[in-house]
Parts: sequence; C-alpha cells; structure tokens
Amino acid sequence: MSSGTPVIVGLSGGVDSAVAALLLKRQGYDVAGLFMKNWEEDDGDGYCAAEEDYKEARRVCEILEIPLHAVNFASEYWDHVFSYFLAELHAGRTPNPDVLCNKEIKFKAFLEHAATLGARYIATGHYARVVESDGAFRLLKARDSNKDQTYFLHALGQHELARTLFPLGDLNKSEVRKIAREAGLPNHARKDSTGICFIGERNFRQFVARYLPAQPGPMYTLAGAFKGQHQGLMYYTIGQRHGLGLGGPGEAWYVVGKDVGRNALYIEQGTDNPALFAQSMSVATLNWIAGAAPNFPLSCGVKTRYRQPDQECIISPPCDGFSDVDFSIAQRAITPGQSAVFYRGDVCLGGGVIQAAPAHAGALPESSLPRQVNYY
RNA sequence: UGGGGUGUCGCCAAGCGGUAAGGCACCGGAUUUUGAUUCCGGCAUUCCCAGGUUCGAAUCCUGGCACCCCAG
Repeated sequence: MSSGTPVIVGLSGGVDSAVAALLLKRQGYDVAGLFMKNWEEDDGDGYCAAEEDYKEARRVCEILEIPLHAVNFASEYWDHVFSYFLAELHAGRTPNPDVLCNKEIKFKAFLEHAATLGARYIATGHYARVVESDGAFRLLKARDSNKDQTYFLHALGQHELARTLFPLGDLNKSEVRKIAREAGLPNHARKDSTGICFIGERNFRQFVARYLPAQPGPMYTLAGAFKGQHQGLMYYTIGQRHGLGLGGPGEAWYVVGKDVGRNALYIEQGTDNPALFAQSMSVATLNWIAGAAPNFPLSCGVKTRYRQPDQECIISPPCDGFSDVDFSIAQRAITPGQSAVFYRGDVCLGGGVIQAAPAHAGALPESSLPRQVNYY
C-alpha cells in the first residue's frame, strides 16, 4: 500500500525530519523533501541560520537520494502567525506561536503546496502518532513521552490528520539518533533546535523589542505596594521570576498578573504564593480533533503548558465559545494566551486558548483581566 | 555637634580574635520546537576610612566620616 505512494517530508535540516524521510523511503514510499523558509533573517547575526539548515537538508537528500523542493512561506507566516503573536503580546497575553504555525503553515500552506506537487501525504519529524479506525483519525501521544509534541498539534483536525504521516511516533529520540548515525546522516548528532519555530532561539526581550517598543511602568504587589519599574508588560509572563531586578529580603518575586490599562505589573513573593494558583480557568477557540465536540461535562486530562504532566480536570459545556475548566488540583501560573490541551490517556482530544484564571488569593483589579483577541 | 544605635557583595543578612555563611538580584550553562518554570555553575583577598594592639582582626583599642532614633 505504501509502495510508490508519493509523500513530501518537511525537512528542517535536523535529525528528526531526516530520519522521518529515511524511514518512509525504507517503507517504499515515493519520498521527496521540502525545505520551508518562513522567516527572513534581518538581525545581522553575521550568518544566516536558515542557510545552514538548508545545506543540511540538501546533504540529507543527497544521501537518501531524494529530490528536495524549497518554498518560502514568509508572508503567510507573518500574516497568520507572527501578527497574531504580536497582537497577543500587545494585549498583555502570552501567545504560543508554534501552535498556530502548525495549524496555519505546516499543516495548511505546506499541506496545500504538497498537494500541488502531487503528494498523497505530508510527513514531518514530529513526535506524535496518527491512528485511523473506520475512517476516523485520532492523534495519539508519541511513544517517547519525553518528546511528545501533541501539545503543539492540538489545533489540527480530521482533514489534516488524514493526510499526515508521523514516522517517528513509535520511536525514542535515542533510537532516532542511532538510526541517523547508522545511516550515515551527517546531522545525526546535531543539537535539537529550540526557540520559536523558523525563527530560532533568541533573547526574547531583545527580539520582541524590535517589534513592540519598551514601555516601562510600575510594579505593584497585590496589596498595592509600589516595588519598582518593569521594562514593558510584553516582556513578562505569569509565573515568571527573572527580569524583575528585585533583591532584598524574603523569597524570590514572581509575576502574578498584568494590568494593560494601567501598564502595571503585579508581583508577589514565593514560588508557592497562593496568588499563583488557580482552581479553574476559562478556555476559548476550542478545537476538537475528532471534528465534533464531546459530551459535556467532560472529565479528562489537561496540559496548560508544554511538557507538563496531564492534570485531572472537568470541562463544562461551552457558553458563547468559552468553556470553564475545573482542576482537581489547583494549578500554578495559568497563563492567558497559552494553550490548554486535553487528553484521554494517549489520545489528544484537542484544546483551546486559555482566557483567564481566577487566582486563589488576591483578585486582580477588574481592568487587569486580559481582553480576548480575535485571530482565527 | 547632649544621649543612644548602626555601618559586611547591587539588595537583605550571618559572623563577635583564627583567616568572609546563606538568600534575593545579576551573569553563564543545562533542560525545552512558544513564553515561563526548574536545575547546575559564577559572583566580596575583603568587611565605611585611617592608625594601633596581636603570631593572627570584619571581629579589640583610638581617631575620623556617614546614616538612623530620642532628646533640644
């Protein structure tokens, strides 16, 4: 069945996508690679990271003896991912651009482009699994629980999963590197990439400052005590410790809230400060991978951030697009703008964007509640 | 210019004659396809200044200087 089926693999220059291509080829697919450049470097680092990635992708294709296509989705990336990223930051929230990047670029622009090239499937080096039964596709966590990336894939749907292969879903990272090494792939020991996808690892504050100029403002405790100046609300996120510059007596200080209207940052002391914990949250822009919403109330697991163990929760029926999610155990630093992703065992059900979470102690001033941003 | 108190890393803060704890902040690294969190490492040859006593002082003595409090 796989024999001769045309597949296009998104090649980043890293080990994972290279091994994905290798495995598909071994399985008999008609494999071609595609290198995406979605970000125009202009920060004068001397050399261009994308250039290096492209070279690696080329070398991989030479060894695998497969063709390599290249495409530039920089304008799509800017319009559908980065502009949202900036708008959310501007609104005092903490966006997850990679979730949107998957939805809008890798599993949309790329998927459509691959179709025009004649591909039946696209494939990536994501650690995740797709399983089909009776025509229904389910997204499952990767076998390597340490590398599972379903968190970033929760915004996909049936249309995308039906056309996607994740060849690494049953492998551990160490096995992937071993396969790469034994196959003589030059990038077998290349360091895992981090940072925003296609943009790369940056000093977050310096990077954001190029698009959203610093607007210093006051820092207050929830009781209203002035503690100093912050550099700009967009540079901080809930639960953040560093960058406040506050020494002195007592425990470390953490961000517990923002007030965009007053340009004020709220802080409290101690990693376990009650103001950092919430028993529930509201989630919007929900996507259900199955294509239809489940029955509510739904008892399931949830991640409020990448690599967090699943937490027990109950999802209430949506109302005007918002669902309340109650935790069994209060959660720390629930952050508006971040993704809440729901699971039942290994099955990723879908997820949405966190809107707000009432903290245990010290309700923030009303004006500090983040406003929702429309972006879909 | 009477009395009392205090001056140790950017900020808190141990030490009270034996050769400068710790925390916070900051910097670097690890972890990480967001942002965070977390973890590891670095961070005062020097204790307000100047003399003195002592084998040896941040710790004792003398004299300055600075700040705080209470009285005027």
